[in-house]
Amino acid sequence: MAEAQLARAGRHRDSRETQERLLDAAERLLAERGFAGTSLRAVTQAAGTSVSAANYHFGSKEELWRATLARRIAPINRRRLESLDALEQAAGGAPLALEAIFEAYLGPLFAERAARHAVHFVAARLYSDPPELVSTLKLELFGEVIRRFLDALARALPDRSRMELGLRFQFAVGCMVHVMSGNLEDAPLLMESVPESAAAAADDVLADASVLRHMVAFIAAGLRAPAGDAR
Amino acid sequence: MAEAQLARAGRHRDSRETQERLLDAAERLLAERGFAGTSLRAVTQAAGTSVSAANYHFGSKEELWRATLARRIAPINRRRLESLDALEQAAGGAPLALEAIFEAYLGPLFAERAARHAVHFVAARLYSDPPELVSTLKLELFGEVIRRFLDALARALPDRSRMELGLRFQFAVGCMVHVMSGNLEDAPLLMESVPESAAAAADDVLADASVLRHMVAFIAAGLRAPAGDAR
DNA sequence: CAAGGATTCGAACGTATGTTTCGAACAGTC
DNA sequence: GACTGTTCGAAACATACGTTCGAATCCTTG
Repeated sequence: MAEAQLARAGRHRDSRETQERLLDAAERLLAERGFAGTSLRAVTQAAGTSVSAANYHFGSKEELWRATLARRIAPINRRRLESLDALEQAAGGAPLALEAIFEAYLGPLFAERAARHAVHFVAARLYSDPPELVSTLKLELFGEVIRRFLDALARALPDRSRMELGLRFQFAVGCMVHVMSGNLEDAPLLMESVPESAAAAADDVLADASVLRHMVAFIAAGLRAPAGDAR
Repeated sequence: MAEAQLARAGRHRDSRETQERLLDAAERLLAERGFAGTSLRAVTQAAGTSVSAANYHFGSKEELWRATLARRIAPINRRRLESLDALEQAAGGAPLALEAIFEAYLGPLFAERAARHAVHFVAARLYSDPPELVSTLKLELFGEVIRRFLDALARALPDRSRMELGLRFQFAVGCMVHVMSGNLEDAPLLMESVPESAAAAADDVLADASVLRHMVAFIAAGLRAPAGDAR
């Protein structure tokens, strides 16, 4: 029981590697089928290990789910805050451009998407799996991020009420989640009416960079738009 | 087997009523927990009937799920198309305002939301439950709606490519789905920083009519925004 | 009233689930 | 080389699942 500088003493094969194989498999399967739709056995089988290994490392299916989400989302939110910090530093107190704010917010997530991690699918589950599973996790992971970005928005649009900004920010989150959930994949199916340039144009417009560019423009313009009175 | 003018011949209690109690219960539960997270027994218990009754009327859990979705979504999409027809009739070939197009698209759904039906939650499941369950249903229910509304958008914004419009339309769908999934309910939790006018302003901004107004403005402006070049 | 179909329930079937238990394989320390 | 603690596979457990079956109840039709 001597002072091991790393907290992994004896082990069978490699505890760390097993955990990550489990998290990888869980990430993929949870993304496709959600929490209730994914059995622990499916995960452990895909990870090439056993049910007891999963419960040994994570204690329960629910904790495995939480660990899967937190592993990917925490670094993304860290990068978001770093980008925002850098922007505010450079601006020296001046309000930021909406486009810059949302590039800081969306960029890290799109980077993961481009890296072909299933994180974006999984993150989308934050908004579709039962609340008792994810609501505390949501606040825990996103509380500071939302506060900081709302502050930045409030400085950029000083004439809007905080509640209004919060509402519109949720619209932006909706765009993001929807796209990250893979709903662009069947979009081409719905537009069979342009035969000539179909496939080429689709790949062009639906490339990661293009989607990000369009989304930033869409959201920024949407936030700037005046409320529009009831007719 | 004589010609009964209504197609309900012999029955135990009331076949139609049992079916609708089942659909009501399924709507509520599927909205909260999704397909995999909702057991047939939970549905039939909430409906005050038995598992076999459900399978008698719908054949399987999956068919019950589909019937639940179709019952509410089909009329909504009918109303959407009627509104669009009326607008185009009135315009007589001239392009429509983006705001009008999206009021036609979002209005019927918000009306259901105001009527406290869980349809919006359920509809959101179209985008979170496994594709093999819903993809054919999605095309079947939404194919014509998407085509017609994309046509209207193409006339309103003739300088945009069809694929670009399709992408941005998906952004709009994302806003809608996210809000309809109930994600505005925990929005106030994330904005604890305005103590004085908190509750009152929240109720005000988050009222159905207000959300619809903001969403229409947001989406219309987002669609109008130029793509923005990569920097 | 008898026959037959429609509708419902309770029970049973086989399978799959999350969790627990037991023990073996292994690494590190004396 | 025994002892200790970590890791994890095989099996068992109780429960829950979707589906099926048969009997019971009701209504309509002859």
